[in-house]
Amino acid sequence: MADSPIRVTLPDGSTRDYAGPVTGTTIAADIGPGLAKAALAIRIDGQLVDLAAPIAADAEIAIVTRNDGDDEVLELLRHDAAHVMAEAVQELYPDAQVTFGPAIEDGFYYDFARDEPFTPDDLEHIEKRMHEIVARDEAIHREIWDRQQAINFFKDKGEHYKAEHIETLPADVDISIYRQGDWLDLCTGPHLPSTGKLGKAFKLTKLSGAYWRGDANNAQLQRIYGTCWRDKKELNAYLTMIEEALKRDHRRLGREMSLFHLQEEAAGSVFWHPKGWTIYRACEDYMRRRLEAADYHEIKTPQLYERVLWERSGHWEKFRDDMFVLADAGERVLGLKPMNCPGHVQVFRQGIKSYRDLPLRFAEFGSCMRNEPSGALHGIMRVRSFTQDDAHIFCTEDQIVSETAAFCALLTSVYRDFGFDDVLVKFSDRPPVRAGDDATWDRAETALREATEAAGLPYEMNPGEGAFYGPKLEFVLRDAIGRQWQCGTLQVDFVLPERLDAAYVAEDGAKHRPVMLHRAILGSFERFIGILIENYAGRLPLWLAPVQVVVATITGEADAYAIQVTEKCAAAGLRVASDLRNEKINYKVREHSLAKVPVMLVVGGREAEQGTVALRRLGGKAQETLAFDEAVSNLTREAAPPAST
RNA sequence: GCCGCCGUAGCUCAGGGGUAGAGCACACCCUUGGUAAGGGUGGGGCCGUAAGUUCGAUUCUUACCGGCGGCACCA
Repeated sequence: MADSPIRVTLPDGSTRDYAGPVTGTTIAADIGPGLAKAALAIRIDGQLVDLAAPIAADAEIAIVTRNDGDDEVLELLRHDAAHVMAEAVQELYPDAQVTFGPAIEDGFYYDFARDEPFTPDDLEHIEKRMHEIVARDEAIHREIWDRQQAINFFKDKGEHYKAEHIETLPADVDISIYRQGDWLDLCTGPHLPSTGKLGKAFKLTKLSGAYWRGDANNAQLQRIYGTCWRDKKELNAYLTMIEEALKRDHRRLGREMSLFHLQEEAAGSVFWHPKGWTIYRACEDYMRRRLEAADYHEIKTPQLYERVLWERSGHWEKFRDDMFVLADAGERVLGLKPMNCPGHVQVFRQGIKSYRDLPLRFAEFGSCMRNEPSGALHGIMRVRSFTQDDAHIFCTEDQIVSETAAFCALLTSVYRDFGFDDVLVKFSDRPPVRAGDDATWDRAETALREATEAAGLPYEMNPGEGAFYGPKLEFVLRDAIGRQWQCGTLQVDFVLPERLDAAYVAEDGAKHRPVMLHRAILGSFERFIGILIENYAGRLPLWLAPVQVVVATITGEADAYAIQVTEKCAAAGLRVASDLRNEKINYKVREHSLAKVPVMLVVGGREAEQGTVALRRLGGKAQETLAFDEAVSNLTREAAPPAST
């Protein structure tokens, strides 16, 4: 049977005809030796596959080279880097078993099973061997194996994880094996034509533990992370970016700007210093204003509750291990609150509530304690005692939609005031372990979905990630360097009002259960302030800056005048400090710049004489000379927090 | 919690079986200087905690505590 002719269409619209099945390798060679050399893979009807994959029918194709801008090329390179790393590891450490090794954002990793731990020195050896494997330019081939043959092969080799993996693959998938040199791995591909095409722009970055199949009950593997790019320039840009991110680390800035500290006797709790606490209060004051304007009622509920309450709410069963529990002098067992909702229900339950009271919104800057696992602690971002900008909205089922829409509007407006314009919403539906029956979950999920759509925010699904009592929305913001932070949340809860017996009298005169909406915008103040610090690299906007203005003198002659200016600023409500030290102005400018003070008012003999100030902005080169009254009133206006009028 | 690494002055870090060093910061003195480091002098450490090995431990071993990077967790 003769092959039927094949026509391929190139991205520029031109076509090429072949007598029979053909591969990207051939086509690239036909087009030119330069392309043949640069070709990494081929896109056939939009799908990225091996260059050597047969084209058996007419198709639109594109030969893919490393300079094609799209992310799939990077993914291809990174996945290959993972394979080259695995080959290097197994050459150097034959006792290491391979498991999984995917491309990830910015790089790749590979998980190995090996009794002996890898050391940082090992990374250097592995990286060196990787470069050798690239230099060997081993051809990479794809093979389809018989399933049982593959299982036996890997078992014989002592590669138990691979064998187990194949056994769990669906029966209808091809068992594709990629071979490079003497090494091979089970993989779906696609891959480069040879290891030489990987290039040199990769680097192994870190070593860590990881569980087999991501489950903490399974064996722990050793993961090696690396980064990989198209070329050295991109690699260096990435490494520079990492250094920059390190510089804006809130833990470092918190110390340098003396905002807060942490110490081991209080692991997981923050010691706020005056400057840090000023930021905190600015956030809290702002939130209080926003909540009041949105018809929330602020309350304060206890820290300690008896065990029975946690049993009734369901927290005892699910979160007891993560709670701080203590015994009082008698028989009672008390738990420090890990969340505020049971307390809010107690407030709701006082007196008889009518449908006319709904929606009733209780807000609390609630201090919570959770015994987070030691490995989870991270600066002030993940701590054991923290304060949520928490609120619970008690409403009817009919009110879910309007309350959700109002909340979404409030949240986006708050984020914008803090400088975050980019918000992503994730919709998390029922988790495998949950309270409440399926019919209730159906109702809650339907209501929330409707509400989300009504709010008009784009959202994506996050299946199985809901809270144990209800579905939730998670609000993710994007910071100045593109990182995503989940801060806000809105959770629909039909369960807790039932468990804690919250009720209102409806129009029909009968008692009904309210729905509870749990919601937070910032999440926790501690974490949110950490995010703010990193987002702004410490250079907070004027309204949040702990010290907004420093009045610095050039000579001692200006001291009296500087004090006058400082007092005027303070009287206008600005957070101001004066620097009358016997230091040169260069020194003062440098020091306050490093302290990230947004505005300096420099005064010398001239200014004192003329009643002016030289206003200098953080990071700015020029100064502006203004009458000091004018400077103060301008700054006062500029420093006003959003929504403060 | 798990794996790996780390813990020396306020900070960043060097050192190394015989009880320690640098830079910055700090204090004092000189300098009154016009927008990112003026000069000099000086003080400062139970080398994370506890046990073990040793004539002797900050250095080697072990355990614990804490930190860092991940993993797992995140109501």
